[in-house]
Amino acid sequence: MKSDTVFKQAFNQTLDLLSAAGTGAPLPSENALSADLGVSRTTVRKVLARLSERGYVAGQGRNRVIASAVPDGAHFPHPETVATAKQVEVHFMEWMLRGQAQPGTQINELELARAFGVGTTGIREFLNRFRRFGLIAKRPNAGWVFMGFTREFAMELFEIREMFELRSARALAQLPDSAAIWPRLRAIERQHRDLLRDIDERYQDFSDLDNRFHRLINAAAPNRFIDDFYDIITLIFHYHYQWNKHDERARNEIAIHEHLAYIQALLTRDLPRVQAACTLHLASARATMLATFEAA
Amino acid sequence: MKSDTVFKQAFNQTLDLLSAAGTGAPLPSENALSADLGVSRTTVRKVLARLSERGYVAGQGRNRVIASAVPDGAHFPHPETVATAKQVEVHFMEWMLRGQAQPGTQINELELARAFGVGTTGIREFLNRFRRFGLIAKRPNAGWVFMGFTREFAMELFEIREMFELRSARALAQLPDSAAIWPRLRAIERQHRDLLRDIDERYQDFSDLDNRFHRLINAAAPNRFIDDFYDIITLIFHYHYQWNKHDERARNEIAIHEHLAYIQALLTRDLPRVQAACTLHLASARATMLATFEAA
DNA sequence: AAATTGTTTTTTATCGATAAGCGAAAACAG
DNA sequence: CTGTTTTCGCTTATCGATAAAAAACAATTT
Repeated sequence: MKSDTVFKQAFNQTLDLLSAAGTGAPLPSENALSADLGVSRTTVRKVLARLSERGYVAGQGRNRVIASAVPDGAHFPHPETVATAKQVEVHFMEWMLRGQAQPGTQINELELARAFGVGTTGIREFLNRFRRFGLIAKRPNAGWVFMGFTREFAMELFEIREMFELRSARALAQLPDSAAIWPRLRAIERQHRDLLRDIDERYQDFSDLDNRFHRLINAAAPNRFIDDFYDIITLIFHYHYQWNKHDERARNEIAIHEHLAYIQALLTRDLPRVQAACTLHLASARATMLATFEAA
Repeated sequence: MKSDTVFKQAFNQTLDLLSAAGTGAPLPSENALSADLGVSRTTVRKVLARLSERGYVAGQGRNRVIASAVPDGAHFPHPETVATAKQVEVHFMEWMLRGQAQPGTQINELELARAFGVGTTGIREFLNRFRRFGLIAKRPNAGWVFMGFTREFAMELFEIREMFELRSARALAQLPDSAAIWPRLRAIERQHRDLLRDIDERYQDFSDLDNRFHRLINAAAPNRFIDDFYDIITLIFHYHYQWNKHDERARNEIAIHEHLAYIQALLTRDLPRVQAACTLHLASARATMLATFEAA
C-alpha cells in the first residue's frame, strides 16, 4: 500500500496557512491550494475534508471559512510526513558515511528493510538508483557490496568535478553581455557578501549557497549528464559535511572568499583569470575533503 | 517468483559441452562446471539432475558419464533463457529508438508491463536504472516521461564523451614504457588490421571492437564515473546502430582507419598528435550519429 | 463563459509471499 | 588431508494485490 506522507505533509502546511490567515478568513479555492502546496486537487480535498471533520474549517463548497485557531499538536509528527524513499536515503547515508560500514561489507536487502522499517521493495529501488553514485556494486543474484567511502572515491569524484566545472566556467565567461546569467551572478555575489557579514551566526547557511552557486555556473551551458553528476556531488557533500563539523566556520569563511574571487574573475571574463580562480577554489575544496580521510 | 532463466541457460550450455565431449566421456566435477558456466553449484546440480532424468548422463556422484548423444530440440528455446530484466531492456530500447515514441510521451508502467509480459516491478526497476541515461524523467507520484532520443541528446552525450576520452588519451600517452597497457594496445591494433583484411565479410564485428578499444583507452587511468558513463555510450550505440544499418560497411571501414591512426599516435606518445587523432575520430563519430537525425 | 466544486477513472507506491539461486557447513571418498 | 558431493539455510527476483495520489470528466455556481 502507498503511504500517505503526501497527504500528511499537505495537511501540516495547510494548518500553517490557516494560522497565518486567522479565524474568519475565507479559504482559497481548491485549485489555488493545489498549486500552492504542489499536490493534486484530490489531496487538497482530502485535507479540506479532514480540516472540516476536526472543526478548524466551517462551511461547504466555495463558502469555506476558518472556524477556529489551530491548537498546538494538531500537526502530524514530522517523521510521518517524510516519504519512504527519503527515509531510506537518510538511513542508508548514515549507515554508510558514519562508519558502521566497512569497505567490502555485504548489503542485505531484507536486513536493511527490517532495520529501516520499510519493505524490501523500497530498499531495492534505492539501491538501484544509488548505484550510479559509485559507492555500491551489484553482483547479480547475489546481492550488493559496499565499496567504501574512501579517499580513492573522493579523488575520482573530484577529478570529474574539476573537469566539468572548468568547462562550465569557461562557457559562462564567454556568454554575451545580454545573457540572463549575469544579473543572477551578481545576485548570488550579494548573497555571499551578506553571509560574510553575519558569518558568526549564519555560517551554516553556506552549504546551501555553495550548492546554488555551483549549479548556477553549470547552468551557463546546460548538459543533462553534468546536471546529473552534480546530484551526486550535492548528496555526498550534504551528508558528509552534515556529520563532519570540524572547523566548519573557518572552512566556510575561506570558501566564501574563494567564491567571491571566482565571481570577480567571471565578471571580468578574463579567461586565464577565471581558470585560475576556479582551479584554486576546487583544489581547496578537494583538500578539505581529503583532509577528513587523514584524520580517520 | 524468480524466473529460472539462469538454470535454463546453464542447461543449454551444458548440452553443448556434452556434444563436444562425446558419449562415454566422464563429466567434469561440479565445481569445475560451476566455474565454467559462471553459476553456483546449486544450479549445476539442478542441471545434472535434469540431464540424468532425461538420460543424457548416467551414473551418480563422481562417476557420472555421458550416456547418449543429445538430440536436436533438447535445448530450451532461446527466449526462455533471457533474464526478465534483459527482456525489458530490449523491448524498451526498441520502443524508444525505433520511433513509436514521441518526445513528451507518458510512460505507463502497467501498460508496458502488459506489453512486455512482465510484472510491474520489473518495469519499475528498469526505469529507475535507466533514468541515468538521460532519456526519461520522473515526476513523483505521477509517472515517467520520455524525453526523446533527439539531436540535442546526442550533442550532450558527445560533449561529455569527448571530454572524457581526450582526458584518458592524454593520460595513456603519458604512461611509462613498462605499463601493461602497451602490449594490450598492440594486440587491439592487430585485431583492427585483421578485421580490415576481411572487412567485406566481418564488418559487423566492428561494433564490439570499437567498444573494447574505447574502454581500453579509458582503462589507462581508471575512474568509476567515466566507466559508468561509458555504459551509457555502449548501450546507446549498441541499439542505435543495430537498427540503423545505413552505409554500415563504409562507416566501419572509415572508423577502423581512424582508430589505426589514433593508435599510431598513442604509440608515438606525441601529445599534440594524440589529441589531433582523438579529436578527429570523435568528431567523425559524432557527425555519423547526427546525420541520422537529418535523415529523419 | 470562466472558474470552481463534485465524481469517476487511471496510475503509482508499497507490501508480503514464494520459487530460484547462492554459498557455507557437513558428510563422504580416495 | 584434499577434493568432491550432499544438505540446508539464507538472499534475491518477481509477481499480484491494494490504498494513495493524480488526472480526467461532469456538474454547478457566479
